[in-house]
Amino acid sequence: MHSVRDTIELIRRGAEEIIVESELIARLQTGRPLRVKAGFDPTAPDLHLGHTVLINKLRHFQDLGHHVVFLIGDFTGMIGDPTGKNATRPPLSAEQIADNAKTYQEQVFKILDPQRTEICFNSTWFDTLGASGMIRLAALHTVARMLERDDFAKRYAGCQPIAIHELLYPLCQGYDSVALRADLELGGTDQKFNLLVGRELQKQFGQAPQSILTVPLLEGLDGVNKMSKSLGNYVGINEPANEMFGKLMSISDELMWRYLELLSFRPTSALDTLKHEVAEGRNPREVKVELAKEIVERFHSAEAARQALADFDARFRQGAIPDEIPEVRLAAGTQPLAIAHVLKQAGLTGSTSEALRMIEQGGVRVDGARVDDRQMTFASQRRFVIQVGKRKFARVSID
RNA sequence: GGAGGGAUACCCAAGUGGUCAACGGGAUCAGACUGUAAAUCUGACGGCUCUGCCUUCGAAGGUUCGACUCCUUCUCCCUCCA
Repeated sequence: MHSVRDTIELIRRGAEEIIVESELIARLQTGRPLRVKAGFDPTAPDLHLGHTVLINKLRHFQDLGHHVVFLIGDFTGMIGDPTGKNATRPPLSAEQIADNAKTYQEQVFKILDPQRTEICFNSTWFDTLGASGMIRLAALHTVARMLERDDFAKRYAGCQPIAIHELLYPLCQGYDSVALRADLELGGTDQKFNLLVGRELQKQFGQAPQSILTVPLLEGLDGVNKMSKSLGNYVGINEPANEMFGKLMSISDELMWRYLELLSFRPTSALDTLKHEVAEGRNPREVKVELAKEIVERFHSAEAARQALADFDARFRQGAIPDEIPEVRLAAGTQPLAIAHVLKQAGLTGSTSEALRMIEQGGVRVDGARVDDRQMTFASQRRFVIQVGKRKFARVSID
C-alpha cells in the first residue's frame, strides 16, 4: 500500500492547484476509496492529448485504488459552458449524445481502467429535478457570487451581454457533485470557479465539500493557444502512429518541455536529467524523439513507435518514400494528362492553380525527380509516384 | 420604441471612384539551410483551357466610360438610451 506522502507526491505532479490540500490529505488518510469526479462535454468526442492531461490524472487515482466517476454532461451540454469565447452551440439529439458517449468510452479506456470507472449522465438527475427544482437550486446562490467569476466579471464590466442561462451552468455543474456525492473533482484551470460552486452547493445540501484538483490546459502544437480541435493544433489519440509521431516532432524545442511535464509518465527526476543534458549540448531532437515514442507507445504499441521513428527518419532525414501511400487511378483521355490536373485529381493540391504554383516553387517530384516543367504531361499506361512537398504522396496509374 | 457603429479572402485587418485579385499581420503551404514536420531566411497564398482570361470585397438593384469605394432597398451582428 502507498503511504499518504507518496500518494500526495504522485497527485501533485502536473497539478496546477489543490483545494484544499489538507482536506484531501485527511480524506486519503481515511483509507476508503474516494469518489473522483470529472465532467465532459458530450459535444466533442474526439479526444486529444490536451484531454489526456486530466485523464492521466484520473488514472493515477485509479491506480491508488479510488473510484472514478466519468460524468457526461448531456444536460449541461444544452447550455454550453460559457467559459472563454462562447459561440452558440447547436443542440444535440439524444442519438448524437449516445454516439458521442460511446466514442468517449472507447477512447478514454485506452487510459482508464474500465473496472474502476463509472459512467454517468447528468440528465439522469436534471430530468427529475424539473423547473421547480431548478428554481430552488437557483435560490441557493446569489448573482453577486456568480459575478465573481472572472469572465462574467469582465464581461459585465465591459458591458458585454451575459445571458441568464449562462449563470445556470456553474450551478448545474455544482449540483452534479451533490448528486454524485463527489469527494474530489478534477478539471482544467478554467473550471476552477465551477468546481468551487460544487463545494458551496454540497455544503448547502449537508455534504462535506469536495476537494478540487485543477490541471493546466495543454498548449497546442503552435505553442500559443490551448490545444483544441477547432484550432487544428491538436494530436488526436486515435490518430495513426506516424501522424502522431510526426506531429510531436513538429513542436518547438521549447514546447517540448511543457509536453514532457504534462504528458510523460517519466519521473520528474528523469526530466531534470534530460534538461541538464540538453543544456550540456545534447541535441534536443533526441529528447523530442523520446517524447514522441512514449506517446505513440501509449496509444498504439512499442512496435508501432519503433516503426514510426524509422519511417520518420527515412522520410525526413533521407527523403525516402513512405511504404503506404494512396493509390490513384486516372482515366486517360484523348490528350495526354497535364501534370497540374494529375496533382489536382490525385488530391495533392486543391486546385490546378495551386499545383502550378507548387511546381514553380520546386515542390513537386515524380518518381523522386524534381519537376520544373509546368507543361509536363503523362501518356496513358503509366504508373508513377508523385509527391508535393515532403508529406503528400500518391501512387498514380493512368489507364 | 429611439440613436449610433459595423459586415473585405482561413482569421485579424487596410483600402473610401480607376495604378485592386485588393496593403499589412497571423495561420497555412513550398523552397533553402539544418538538428526535425525545431529555429532562421526566401517565396507562394481566388479560379481557369495561365505571359492572358474569368469570378470575388454581407445580398439585390442603380449612378458612372469605370465602383470595395457614391446612391437605394434588404439581411445579419454589435453598442448606447428607454
